[in-house]
Amino acid sequence: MIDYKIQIADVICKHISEVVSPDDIIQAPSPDKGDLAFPCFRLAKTLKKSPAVIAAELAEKISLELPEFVEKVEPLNAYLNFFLWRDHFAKKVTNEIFEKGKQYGSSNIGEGKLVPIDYSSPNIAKHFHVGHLGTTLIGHALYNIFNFLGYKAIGINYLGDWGTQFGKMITAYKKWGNKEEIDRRGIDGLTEIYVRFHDEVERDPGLNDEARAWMLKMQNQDEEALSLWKWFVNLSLKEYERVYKRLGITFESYRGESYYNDKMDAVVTELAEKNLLIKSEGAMIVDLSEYNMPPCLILRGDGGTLYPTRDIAAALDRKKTYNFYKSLYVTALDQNLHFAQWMKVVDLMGYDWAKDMVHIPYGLVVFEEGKLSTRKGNVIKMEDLLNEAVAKTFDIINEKNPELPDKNEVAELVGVGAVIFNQMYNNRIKDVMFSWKRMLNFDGETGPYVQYTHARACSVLEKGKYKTFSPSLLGDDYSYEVIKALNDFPGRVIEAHEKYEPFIISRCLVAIAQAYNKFYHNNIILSDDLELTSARLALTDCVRIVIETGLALLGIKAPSKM
RNA sequence: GGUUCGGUAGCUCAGUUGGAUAGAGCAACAGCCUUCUAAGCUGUGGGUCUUGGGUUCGAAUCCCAACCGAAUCACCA
Repeated sequence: MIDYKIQIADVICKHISEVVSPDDIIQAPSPDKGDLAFPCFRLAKTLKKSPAVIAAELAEKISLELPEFVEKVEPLNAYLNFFLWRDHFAKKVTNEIFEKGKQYGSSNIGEGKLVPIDYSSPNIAKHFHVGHLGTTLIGHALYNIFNFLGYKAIGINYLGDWGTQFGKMITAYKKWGNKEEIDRRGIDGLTEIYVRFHDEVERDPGLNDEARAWMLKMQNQDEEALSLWKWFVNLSLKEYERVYKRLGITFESYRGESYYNDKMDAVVTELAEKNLLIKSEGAMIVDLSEYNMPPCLILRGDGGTLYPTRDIAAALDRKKTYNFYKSLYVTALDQNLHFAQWMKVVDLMGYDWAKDMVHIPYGLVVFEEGKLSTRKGNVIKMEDLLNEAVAKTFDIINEKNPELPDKNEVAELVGVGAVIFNQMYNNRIKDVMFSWKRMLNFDGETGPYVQYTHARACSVLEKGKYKTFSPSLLGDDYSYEVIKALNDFPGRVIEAHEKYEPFIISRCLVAIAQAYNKFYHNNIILSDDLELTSARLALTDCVRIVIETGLALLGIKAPSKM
């Protein structure tokens, strides 16, 4: 649409002294007012005429030299309404879709630019639960979107694989653990002894000393401590990998917190050399009062390092490894201050690329009962959530389409797709109240609705064949709405990447599905009229292609039957 | 208290960067399957866009103030 706006703006410019930019051309609010419009209010002052008069005069002047894609221009009050030639538009859009196929909407604007994206990052020895939905799914969608636009995205899973909880875990294991049982039960087994540790430590505070001792051993490369730690990590990764596989997610890097363990001294030294480090209340900090922020803690009173120290080390490492164009961090909104602080410190260290690091916050998953806590054991595991969604889908298939082949595979794709779509249906910043009812509702603006539309399109395409078609037969209102929705897609992909908002693509797909379902309901596709059938099949094919492409960007598969 | 984020229909949310009559979905009610997949389509009801100022031809959108809610603010990550 932007190329249309440019040409229309040019034509208007020829007849007035004012500059009219493509941004001044707006979308018409309803079909009876055409497709594009130009409001003339702004010109009233300089031309000293009423906007309505300007609109009328302009309409007359430019009606003789309209671009080829415009059928007519009509003044209405202060607006200049442009009506596009529907067949011209239909031809343009369908041509582009068939030419680019599943690459429709892609581009090379990011060519040669590396963009590491930090997402998912679960804490070892804890379940992968619904709290990880946001970072994992949004991060992965951004990863897909950036790659689609020519960037080289790099998925980084910054595992929480180091810290005091491992001292506790080892202590608990040595006291109450059983190797075979934990091997068998995985994170469930680990969680159990971890919870027990927290129970028992209230009666026996000495346990904390033991935990600290084990942590110290880990830091000193003690063989037993490290092998237990490694065991915990591998056990945890097994569960994570199962989830990632179902979600279709892979990472280029698993450099977790432990990787930076021996790289933090250098950061502390550098901060000291650059005179940024000061001692305060026993700890070493970087003062940020000048920037209206609390100080950034670098070293604890006992010399231990902290989260910001590690993040700075990781940032330096990523710049060195990837020489990134941008570096994205998809983490919860409640970490805003933390990211603002340590990124400011990197800036103060004199690295001008600090501005290229972007924190991408998202709202929390909240429950009626309150916050999640691994320790209290009131988490909803990702695997349970996915299983529940798949089971529900399976029931629906049995009810609606019992003869469907590969029911299990389809239920998996649709159930998982529902969860993914649900997470990315709204603006990231909103908190999401977790509700089984909403999560498992497959009617209306949901993943299954979009997938269903795709399956419908596939089904029609299986029954009817076409070779060539005439776009001029797609001039009816229902077809035209579909064409407009399809035309919107490439711009929405760009917008999603600019705003780091995958939901923009979700909404666009829903709009396409709605338009197509109306088209489907009101137009008979397969008829005796071969010309018309071909045109409608071609449009159906376009819808199939774009939905499949869009869902893929979100990380959702589109089955051809469901 | 400071900072950040939010406040639009009963609920969950969009609102194209300031344009025409503020839109969807869910829930409720009423219709549509001997037609290509009814996970669909159609209709009805539902609004002081938190409040009050300001900016201007024009504000849900921009500015200021207030109110309400969430998160965060020194050795956790």
